[in-house]
Amino acid sequence: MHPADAEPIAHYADMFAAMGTESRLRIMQLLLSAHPEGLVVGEIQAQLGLSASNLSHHLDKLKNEELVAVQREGTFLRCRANTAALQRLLAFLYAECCQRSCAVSPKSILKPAS
Amino acid sequence: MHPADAEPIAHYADMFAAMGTESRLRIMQLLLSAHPEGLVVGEIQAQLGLSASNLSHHLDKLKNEELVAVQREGTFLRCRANTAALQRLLAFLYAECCQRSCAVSPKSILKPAS
DNA sequence: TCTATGTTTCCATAGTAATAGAAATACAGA
DNA sequence: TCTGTATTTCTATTACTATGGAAACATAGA
Repeated sequence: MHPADAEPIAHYADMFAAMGTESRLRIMQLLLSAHPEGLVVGEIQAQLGLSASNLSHHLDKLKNEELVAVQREGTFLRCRANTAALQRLLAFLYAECCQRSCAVSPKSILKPAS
Repeated sequence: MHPADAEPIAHYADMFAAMGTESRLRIMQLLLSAHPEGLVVGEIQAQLGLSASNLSHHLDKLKNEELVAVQREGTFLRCRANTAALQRLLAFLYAECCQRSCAVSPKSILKPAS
């Protein structure tokens, strides 16, 4: 779907959209906390209390944007945050805010917001 | 709508959602490039080729999430990127990826992605 | 006050997203 | 092969989002 995107800005927008829901942002947060082991689908479901099918759709979206990678482990499916994609997204945002313009000072992002 | 949000994760999700569209991400990019002067609505419209009403709706969403601030200048409305909000968002993402977990190395976001 | 210009609001529509119950599929173990 | 558990896919529903034309509103200037 996004094979070496010729128009990357749309791809970044899709990544933001993928994290633009409380459920999915919590999934990412959970997977980052559990990184690099990750969590199996059932563990995520237990933590967040989503229905199985709803969670499956959310994971689908995150997989499509390559924010989450999934690997089978017997009858379980283990999910991990894709750190390379997150790094690209963070680098994009950093570049836009701190490099292209000097709108945000690099040091300020190290602090837990004022 | 977001008065000192008691449950901040939902607020961050809303901010990501606000940037989760190519049109709106381009608007932010444009405003960051023009920072701190910003641009008036008509200039944004000319650059992006959106219909006036569509642009107005997008700006509304960005204003709601406090990513854009608007100020009247005669018959024009000048829009600026809200750097404080962007800083908070970037800090949140940085904290999740580089501090809470060590999923992404801080240095790697300085580079234009591999 | 009238006019011109910039911008929003109203209205409508097509498309997409979030949600969930039930059925189907995948795998492990007996 | 049968059974149980994990997860997805199917089907459906409700809600939201992106979009734009037309009308309304705001401001400046004549």
